[in-house]
Amino acid sequence: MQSEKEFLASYRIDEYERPSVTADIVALMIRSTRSDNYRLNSASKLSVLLIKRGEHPFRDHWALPGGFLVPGETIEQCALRETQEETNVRPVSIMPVGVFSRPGRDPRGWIISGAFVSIISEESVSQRGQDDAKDARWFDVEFERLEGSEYLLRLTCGDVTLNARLAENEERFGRTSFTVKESGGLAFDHAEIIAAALSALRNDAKNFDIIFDFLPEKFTLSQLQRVQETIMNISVLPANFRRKISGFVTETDEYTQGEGHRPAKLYRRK
Amino acid sequence: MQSEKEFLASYRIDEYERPSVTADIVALMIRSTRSDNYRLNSASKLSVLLIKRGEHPFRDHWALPGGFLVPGETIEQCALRETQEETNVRPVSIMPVGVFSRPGRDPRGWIISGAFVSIISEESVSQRGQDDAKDARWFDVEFERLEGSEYLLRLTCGDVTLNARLAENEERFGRTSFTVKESGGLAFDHAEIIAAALSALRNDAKNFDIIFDFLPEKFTLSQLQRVQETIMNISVLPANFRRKISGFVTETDEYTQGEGHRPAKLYRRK
DNA sequence: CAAATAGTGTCTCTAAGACAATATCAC
DNA sequence: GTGATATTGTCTTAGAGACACTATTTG
Repeated sequence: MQSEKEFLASYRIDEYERPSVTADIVALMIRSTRSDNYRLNSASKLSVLLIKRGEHPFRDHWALPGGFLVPGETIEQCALRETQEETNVRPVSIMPVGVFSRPGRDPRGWIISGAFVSIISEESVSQRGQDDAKDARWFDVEFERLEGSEYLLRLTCGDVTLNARLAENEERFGRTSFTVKESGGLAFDHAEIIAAALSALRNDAKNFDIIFDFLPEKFTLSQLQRVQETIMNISVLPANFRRKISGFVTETDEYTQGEGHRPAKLYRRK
Repeated sequence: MQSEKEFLASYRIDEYERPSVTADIVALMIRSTRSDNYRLNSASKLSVLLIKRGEHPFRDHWALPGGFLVPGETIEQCALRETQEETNVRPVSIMPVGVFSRPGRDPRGWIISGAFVSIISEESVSQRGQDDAKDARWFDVEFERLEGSEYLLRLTCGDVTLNARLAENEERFGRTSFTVKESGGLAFDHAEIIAAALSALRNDAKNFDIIFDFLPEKFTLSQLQRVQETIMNISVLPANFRRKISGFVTETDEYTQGEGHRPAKLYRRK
């Protein structure tokens, strides 16, 4: 009878064919867009980081940042590493979206991807700036339901607009999965991944699970409300938002200044 | 300049080292345990399917069913296939739990696992019966929080009891991740996977997302209530449960019979 | 009839949404 | 003062939990 040591010594893992494994990152940020009216609070837009591919396949198409899992790291570490390489920022939090493994999703061969949402605060991006050598751009995100069970994902950056159309597959466990009808110029199945990520994000924003991670440590309740509204694509009355969020935050002694209207107290996550 | 075709022809995917990928299955069933009192409704217990390993590593330890991802299938298909191979039952639904990729989790080498919960109705198992050649057994599940942030996972089958202790890592996005303190005789990191699966299950049972899948097509509201209570380890008043669930079910014309008490109307999932 | 579950009605309390009213700043 | 946001309070309504009560079956 074989001992465990002998077994492992003779075990040949290469008997089975193996896939390559990547982590793909849906790096999201909420950008404020200042208006010309000094009194108005800045509006917000959800942005996603895309990279223009310089290589085949999908050369010159836009793709999510990501990279191969290497030995000795977890897939979460890989996602963090890739995010950091692309943005120079260590994200506040990363959230798993799912495993994408449909055969043929990558023309290079058998490649499956673990997808993550990386949430990045605008503050940190402007501090660190990103490596401009790469053709990486933040795209404004619009994601809305059309007639039937179709969705439109529109990504805009300057004069570049990517219009992807997706069909909703099923909604279970609070997550929705999609099928790409038209990629709109996005590489691989990345439209599908982004749609799944946004759907997961909306689901978790309901319980304030992630909205804090888009903001710096101290924030006003209006900022927080705007983050939630931007993600969920809804609007709520400030009075009611305050009450709902009150259990999740603690006051500080500090206030905003010079906003052209009544100063707001800064809060911290509880 | 290379064309895409040329690029793909010369692309060599084996340049990078690749992990083996498995799907591990937390197959769950709710078993009714009839009592001696003919009047009493049967109680329920949550059970998980474990397999006694006949091979190194972890020979004679209990492990989750699972197997290697093969080319041409998605990881969900792999999970379905493995469940069916082990139980003879095609599960009503499978729910992703997460990717487990900690280096060293498998002594055979670099193996990462996508874990799924497969929900199986007792009815289907008793109909099809499972292949008894394999040493596969359904273990009763107890999972409870102890002092501090420690959890006890106790799996029982006849006179075999596996006691695993885990520490809660973090609770985010409605899911909790765990670290194994004591495996209690479970192979690999499977105690961690089972704990994560149960935590995910409890989270989704809140919105009645999965409780139907444990039952046959037609069921009484008491059965449904017992399923939720078994999963969540709570108890609610029948009157209130009925009201909460009323929007999710539709009546049939049928009733139970011969239960030693008032017959119950059968319902269907809406 | 007794034991057990099935099913209904009602009270209270909490939380969410709508909305009115007041507070405070920069200009 | 004006225009904007910040902040508080109150009314109404929907839903959850507690509990009392009725209905229906089998042995």
